[in-house]
Amino acid sequence: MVLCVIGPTASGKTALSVELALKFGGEVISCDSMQIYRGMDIGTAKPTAAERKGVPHHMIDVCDPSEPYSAARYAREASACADDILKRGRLPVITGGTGLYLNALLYGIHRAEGSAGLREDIQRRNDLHTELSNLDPAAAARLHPNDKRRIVRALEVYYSSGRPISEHHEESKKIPPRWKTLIIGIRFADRAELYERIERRVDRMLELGLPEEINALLSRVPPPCHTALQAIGYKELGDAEAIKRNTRRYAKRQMTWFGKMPDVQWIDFSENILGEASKIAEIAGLHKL
RNA sequence: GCCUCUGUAGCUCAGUUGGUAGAGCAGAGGACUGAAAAUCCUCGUGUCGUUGGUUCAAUUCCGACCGGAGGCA
Repeated sequence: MVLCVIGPTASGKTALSVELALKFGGEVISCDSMQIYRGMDIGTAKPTAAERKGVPHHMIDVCDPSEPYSAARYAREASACADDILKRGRLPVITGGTGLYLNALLYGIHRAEGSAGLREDIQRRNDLHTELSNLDPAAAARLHPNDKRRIVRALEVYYSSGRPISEHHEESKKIPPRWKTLIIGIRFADRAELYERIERRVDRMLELGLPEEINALLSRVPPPCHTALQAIGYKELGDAEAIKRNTRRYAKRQMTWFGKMPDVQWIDFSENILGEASKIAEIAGLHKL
């Protein structure tokens, strides 16, 4: 059995995960596409040593900001972590913020390597949607003509694997879930409350030295836009209002994604989410230490 | 006190040669299978400052009044 805590950014899932890990003998696996990167601590709200309370954390600081990362690589590495934790008789507690990564980890993802060179080549062409319609009508039908990112990806997969991406997707749907999973979701009855938490958190980040962290990052990673530099909190270059706005929108997208996940045990945010979450965990068969 | 400009969606402003109005931003909803904190899609009724007048019809023209900005005294 694997435990998973999901919720929008600033919902308190990190703290809840640590408490649940302490209670049920677990270790935390971060599922966050930006906490992956070393040197991005304040802006990604990585838990500090004190906040981790001695609980081992995995999948944080595993990649340099100059390197690319991917959902598939995440699924590979994080599932190895989870298996190892289980082998040692402990409970993996996955803290989910990045929906795509979480799906990849829990339900599997297709295997179709891309190639950066090929991608650049494709990006330079025109009428990509038409091109895809001819090669992979099923994929083209699902993608909006303006969604260049996904169209390029689909073409890239087609040319490098010799098969349409829609076939890869069909196959990956048949992959059985890796583990029996209990998913606990934090939601907000009052959206304004979440937004207030976001505001406060961004203000705190700026006080803690986010601008200095950004400068250090930029001087170390030259900006031919790497994934890491797309992170909210960094790309706005210290504009507090912009950071807050982007974070709110991000939180909304997370809520949309998580909202359609199946089998989530939802709890409303309150002072007592730990109590409620623990109750749910025990009912599901987990045992306190 | 006088003169000029101005008052239209939460904000910044278009516009209607008189037939009750539309962009950007903000906001809301959704999609998402190897870049995902990314990328993409959809959504605009508001006493057109208030009040009289002209008119079949006024947010649009005219007057008064009330806000705001600037200028002259």
